[in-house]
Amino acid sequence: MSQPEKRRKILDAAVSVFARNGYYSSKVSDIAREAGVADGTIYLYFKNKEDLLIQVFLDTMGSILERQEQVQAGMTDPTERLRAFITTHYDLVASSPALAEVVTVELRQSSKFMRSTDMKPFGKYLAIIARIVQEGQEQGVFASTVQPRRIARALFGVLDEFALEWAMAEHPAPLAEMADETTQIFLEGLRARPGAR
Amino acid sequence: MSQPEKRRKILDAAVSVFARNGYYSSKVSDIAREAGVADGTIYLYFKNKEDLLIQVFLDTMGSILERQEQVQAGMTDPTERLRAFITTHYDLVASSPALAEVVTVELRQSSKFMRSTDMKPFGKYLAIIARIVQEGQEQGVFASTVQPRRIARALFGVLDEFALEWAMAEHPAPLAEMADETTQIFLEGLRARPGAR
DNA sequence: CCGCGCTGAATGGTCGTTCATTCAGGCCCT
DNA sequence: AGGGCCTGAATGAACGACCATTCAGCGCGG
Repeated sequence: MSQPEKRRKILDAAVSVFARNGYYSSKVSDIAREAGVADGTIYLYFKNKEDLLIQVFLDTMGSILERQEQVQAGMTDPTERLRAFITTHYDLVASSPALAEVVTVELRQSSKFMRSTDMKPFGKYLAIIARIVQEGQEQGVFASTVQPRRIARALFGVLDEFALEWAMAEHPAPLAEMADETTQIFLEGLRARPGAR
Repeated sequence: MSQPEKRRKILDAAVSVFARNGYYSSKVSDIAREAGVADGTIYLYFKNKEDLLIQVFLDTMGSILERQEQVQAGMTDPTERLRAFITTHYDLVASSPALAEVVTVELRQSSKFMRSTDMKPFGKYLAIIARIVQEGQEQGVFASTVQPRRIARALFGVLDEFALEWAMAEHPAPLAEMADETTQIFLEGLRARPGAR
């Protein structure tokens, strides 16, 4: 087995074990067993247990960012771009629930980690949303009463909360429905508008 | 010192230590030192370390629920009630940042805990929001296109995310501003409306 | 038969939890 | 009122389980 392949196997095992037990209750030896390697092998590919968590995050954010940028590339209408961003986010969550749980739940733990430079990819994710909002405002399609950066945070909060609910619930509602309602809330708000569709 | 007083001291110390180091990195002996008691004393008041975390949560949610219900009691207009709920939430966060950090960050860790019956108070918190939305819909003030329960989750996600940002940032924006923007987003949404205020 | 990737048993340090011991204060008997 | 007895809250040193990390050696491909 080639080296990158082994690295992948370990990362995948880590995601699955972290999701099942939480980071602190996960034993390195469990990850090794699930990856089909010896305990020591993990230390040939990662500095230590925490590094493993960080690499999971960086690896995941990398491909998520790539995917979102790719989706956005072909689009211009801000409303459609926002909708697409939301749908893509939930698609990613659905395609790997364990990964979603690790990234949303486990990572939140350590403020040490939250402040570290490794959070940059997260900032980039927010920037994609903020950009959509800003362009929408410039085109007059979105109201300019709220800062794009703020909206980005708010939207992420909702995506994260719904993902968490979905990951935890026994019989979760379909994510497609959640995507629709998320979009609805952000575009239209709560207020009833006579004659609005 | 009377027993309830000592219990309080330990709970307060736990909040402060958990907020500083995270639950798993916190040592029982650190909490004991900060509370000014011996290690063993903690076990006279709490079953074990995890129980300490749970009691912090139950204790906190109890007073938060009480406060929100009290605020809601005197109000009828759904819009105002929503605004008041949001403002009160941020007031509570501001009044005890360490507590806010523990409840929003540390508790998320254990899905074992998230699923346990002790989460009921959290369900009650969501129910307060859902109720406001539902009554607003019945009065025709709010659109009926989204389920109240869903809105409640979404709003909580935003409150939580903003609280987290506020707790982590070096020079956080004033929470009053966040309260305004949160309200704005949920009531009006993003879409520009010619002639709307 | 070299050396590289890998192994997994051994190590050492870290706490959560226990419990034998202390002692302040309340109670009763004279 | 004095003083001896008792209680149980509080203490903190010691214990032992647990696990991340290491490293001496193994075996396989070239």
